[in-house]
Amino acid sequence: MPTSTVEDYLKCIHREERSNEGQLVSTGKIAQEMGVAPGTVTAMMKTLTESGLIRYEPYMGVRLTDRGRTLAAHVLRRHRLVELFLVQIMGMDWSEVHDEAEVLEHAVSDRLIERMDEMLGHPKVDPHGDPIPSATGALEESDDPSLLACALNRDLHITRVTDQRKEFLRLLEQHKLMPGRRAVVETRDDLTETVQVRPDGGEPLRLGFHAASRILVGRE
Amino acid sequence: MPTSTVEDYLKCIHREERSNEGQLVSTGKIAQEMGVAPGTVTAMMKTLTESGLIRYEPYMGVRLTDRGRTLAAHVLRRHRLVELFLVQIMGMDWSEVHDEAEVLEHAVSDRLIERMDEMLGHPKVDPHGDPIPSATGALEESDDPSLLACALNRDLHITRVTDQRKEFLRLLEQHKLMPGRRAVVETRDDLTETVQVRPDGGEPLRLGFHAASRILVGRE
DNA sequence: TATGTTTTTTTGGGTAGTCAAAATTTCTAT
DNA sequence: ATAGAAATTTTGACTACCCAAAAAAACATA
Repeated sequence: MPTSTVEDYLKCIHREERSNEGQLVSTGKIAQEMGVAPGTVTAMMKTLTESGLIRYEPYMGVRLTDRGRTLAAHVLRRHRLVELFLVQIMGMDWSEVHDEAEVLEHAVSDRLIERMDEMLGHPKVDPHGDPIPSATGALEESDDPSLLACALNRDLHITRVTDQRKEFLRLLEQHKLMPGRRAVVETRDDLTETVQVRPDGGEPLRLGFHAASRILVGRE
Repeated sequence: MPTSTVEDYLKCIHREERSNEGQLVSTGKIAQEMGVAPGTVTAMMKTLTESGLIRYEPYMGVRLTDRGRTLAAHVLRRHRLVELFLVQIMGMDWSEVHDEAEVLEHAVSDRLIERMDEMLGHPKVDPHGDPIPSATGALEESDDPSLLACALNRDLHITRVTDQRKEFLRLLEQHKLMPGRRAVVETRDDLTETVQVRPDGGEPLRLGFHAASRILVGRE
């Protein structure tokens, strides 16, 4: 049985692999993301390799094996179902559930997680719009454009926010800029590197390019 | 911040202290209850002493300090609220929630636990009738008699079952012998060391003295 | 009270995860 | 093409657990 530390490393590699288009993930990047020393990662990569969860080329980086990817997807499933459960059933705020789920994802049993899934009506996405992997570990990522990449002055609906910082999420909530809501990008300024967003029913907001790229939208 | 291992040791000492009428708890007993080697306990007792959670007399035994007792009570509160939550809100069976709570008690945040408490209407006891300590750590144990110690042929109501073995709990459920239900003890036989119990609406059942002593009742 | 049994503590050793700093490899630029 | 910078791995050491077995203390009984 994998430890919760192992599960965290797998989640991290999984995430970086995605934001990398399948390139190898460097140990340095993992160290940075996990907040540990580089040497710690090298050691861990060896044990993950021995467990058959990753493929590791020294000095090059790592990639998940099928087993590693499936395991990561299961952790992600637990994380995201817990997040949705906390918002939907427990009435918690979408800005506070990430940290809670970060711990609970290692503690809830399969029985309990499937009970939650049932109770929530087998949901497809969590409160941030992140897709929930199936019980078998299948995960379908959408390739929605972000507020940075979409057309101007079109009616958009927000599908996903890929940033878990509490303060950022609270700000978005205040501006009614959350998954399920609608908005229009009015301007994109390459000099100041900002976009001007007008949420449906919320105060307009100016976002830096990087922040804007973390809010994904689907056209109709 | 105490580790979950430390929390488990404190819970154990707390429990043994109670079943001991405040005597010192021996390291051997702790080893047996925790399922670890005796030397492991001795080592842990030293670190608990250094953290100010217990008082430790070598070769004599240990007792909780006030801080240790408060911490143990908080863990117990988390455990029991989680158990009740799993039964009441998640619809799980009272025989399966103990193991789940054993893990979750170390993972749920204070915020979440207070949310559960609210949702459940500030309950006083968990599904097994065990009292739930207050948020401040106060714990009031009842001194109800057991099926072994109570009068014969009196109408009783079950208040508590102090045995967490799944199979035992399932058996009691089948016989409708759970907290909140009624029953009568018809005979107590000192030769076979059994009592004959007739639950209200359930099949009669013959229990060994030890098993009977774990089912507590309140007279009207 | 002396001996043998039981209980407890000590000792030496193991795993998982971590860090700091030294050593090594790879990358980058001129 | 090679020096210097950057990234990575290695090494030695630490904490929190755990065990087995030796040593010590406490207890029980003849």
